[in-house]
Amino acid sequence: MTQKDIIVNKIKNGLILENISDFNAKHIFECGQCFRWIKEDDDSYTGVAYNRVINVRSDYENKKVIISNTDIEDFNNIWFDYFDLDRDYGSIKKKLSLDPTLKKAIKYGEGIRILKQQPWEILISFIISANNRIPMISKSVNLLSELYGQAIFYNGKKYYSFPTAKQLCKAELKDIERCRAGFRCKYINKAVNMLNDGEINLKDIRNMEIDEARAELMKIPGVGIKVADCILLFSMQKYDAYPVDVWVKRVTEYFYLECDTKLSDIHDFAQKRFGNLAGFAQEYLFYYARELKIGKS
DNA sequence: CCTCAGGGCTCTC
DNA sequence: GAGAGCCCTGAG
Repeated sequence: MTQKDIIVNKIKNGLILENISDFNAKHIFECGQCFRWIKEDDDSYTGVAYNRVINVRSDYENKKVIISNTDIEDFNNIWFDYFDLDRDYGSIKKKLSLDPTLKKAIKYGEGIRILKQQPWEILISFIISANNRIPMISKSVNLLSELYGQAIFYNGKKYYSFPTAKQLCKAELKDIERCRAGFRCKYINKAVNMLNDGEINLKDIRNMEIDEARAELMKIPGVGIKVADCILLFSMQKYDAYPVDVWVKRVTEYFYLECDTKLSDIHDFAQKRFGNLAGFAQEYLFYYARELKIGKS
């Protein structure tokens, strides 16, 4: 199960991973793929995933990661996959670095890994993300969890699991509106009902080819091409997806194309240039563009 | 194909 | 204290 070169050792209330490459907590949790990880004063990150709360601290130079509030069993069953530890990011970065722009972007976000998150949570989170800001998205996702998820205690603090579709189907539209997601609440409500009615099955979608999967996801209200691509990339392992948000549009146009390029042309370009690594390229570019505010006049 | 409204909140003027 | 804009979608 565990990748050969990573050494896993037990410590008090957690694990220490040694000889681990391409893992930087800041890069992973702040590259826009997740909304439930909070930076602590000591630069570690605490987050909720798979009904658990863990704290993650990374030391990139010394190739070490400390995961607190977990054990070997959960590491093997959950976190190894969640952090995509079986993947050789070194070789991905090497291939993408042949492109000089990507080389710069990768230097900036060298410790990014694409988390394998749960499709249901990602679907709702990215419906909320439409025309919204990251702090607001986090706020709404946390409110939904507080209102309909389950409490989990860690270090004297209360956290909440992301509610299941069953837990959320008890909520009516006016209840969902309490998460302050505005006009997106009606989409969440509809999505919940479609899943509970079996009109949409995320497991089936995950097993489809990317184009069919995307078309299926876009049947859900509030899911357009960008949100669908985020769901495909962040929770369904479709690594050729290239979600184009304002930042990726800006950065792609700035380095490779001209202003006001059509969305379909940006997708075509990404497919040609990055192929089945498009999703990884997108993350490095997004992080780079947003941190340095590239392309923003 | 194009344009525009749309929660709520924050940043800018 | 108004106005723009936000990891965008859907209606026209």
